[in-house]
Amino acid sequence: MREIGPGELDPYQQGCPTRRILDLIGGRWTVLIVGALGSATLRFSDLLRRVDGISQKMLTQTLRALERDGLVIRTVTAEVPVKVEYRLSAAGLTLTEPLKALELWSIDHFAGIMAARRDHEIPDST
Amino acid sequence: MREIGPGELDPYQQGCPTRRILDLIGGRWTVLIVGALGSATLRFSDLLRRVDGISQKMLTQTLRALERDGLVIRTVTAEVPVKVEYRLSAAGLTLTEPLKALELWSIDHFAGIMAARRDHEIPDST
DNA sequence: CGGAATCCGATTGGATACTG
DNA sequence: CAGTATCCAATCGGATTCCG
Repeated sequence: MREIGPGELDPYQQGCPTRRILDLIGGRWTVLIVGALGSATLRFSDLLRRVDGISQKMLTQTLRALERDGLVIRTVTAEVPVKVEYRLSAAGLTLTEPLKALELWSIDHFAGIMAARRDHEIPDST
Repeated sequence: MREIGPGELDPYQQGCPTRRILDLIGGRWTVLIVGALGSATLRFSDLLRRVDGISQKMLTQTLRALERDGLVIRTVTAEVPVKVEYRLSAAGLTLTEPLKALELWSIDHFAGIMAARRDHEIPDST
């Protein structure tokens, strides 16, 4: 994939908004983390538990990216054991709507897709 | 990532519909291909041109996956140079709606995100 | 508690060459 | 035209260890 400069912005191809946002939420974890946060405020360890299967590395990495892009707000409270909380920003909160639509679609079409996948090729039915 | 059997379906964790669908449309190309197709019928070479930057390998691979899952229909016409056309199935067509919502969100928030990313750390302002 | 750092296997995906 | 096949570099991402 070509590198695209900061000021550059192709008409409607490589560097179009959709493409760049797709790179942002492209990871398997981003969407799940945003969904887990919703309108709640969660600690690092909470997220680690709620987003089942994520490693601490990926959680950190994804949260950092979301924070950098202004979708997640990180708050550190300097207590004895450090307390770090994450919540969606106003912008991040707006993202939950289209994602919710996608989630509903997934639930609606899950069975159909799995059926299509199963039927796609019955290895050998003589 | 653990493997999940066909009949298995965790309550709301690893194997939930959203998770599996995310794996499906997770690739950077799936969404773009579905968007390129829309309600149109396109040939392989058309798609190769419209989805800017995709390699022929990834186009084939992604189309195969979409076909397997019943979202895309592949039609072969045995002419002298073979003609292969792709279009969205009824199910595939329903996917364009939530994706469109996501696209609108991207356009709306693109500038803001890029700004946040830029401001996130001014390397050194003395 | 909330990470950072390192190691390293698995997967992704482009480039290229060949085929019916 | 519409692929298939192979090679290989880069990235992803889990496991583990260490730190303030």
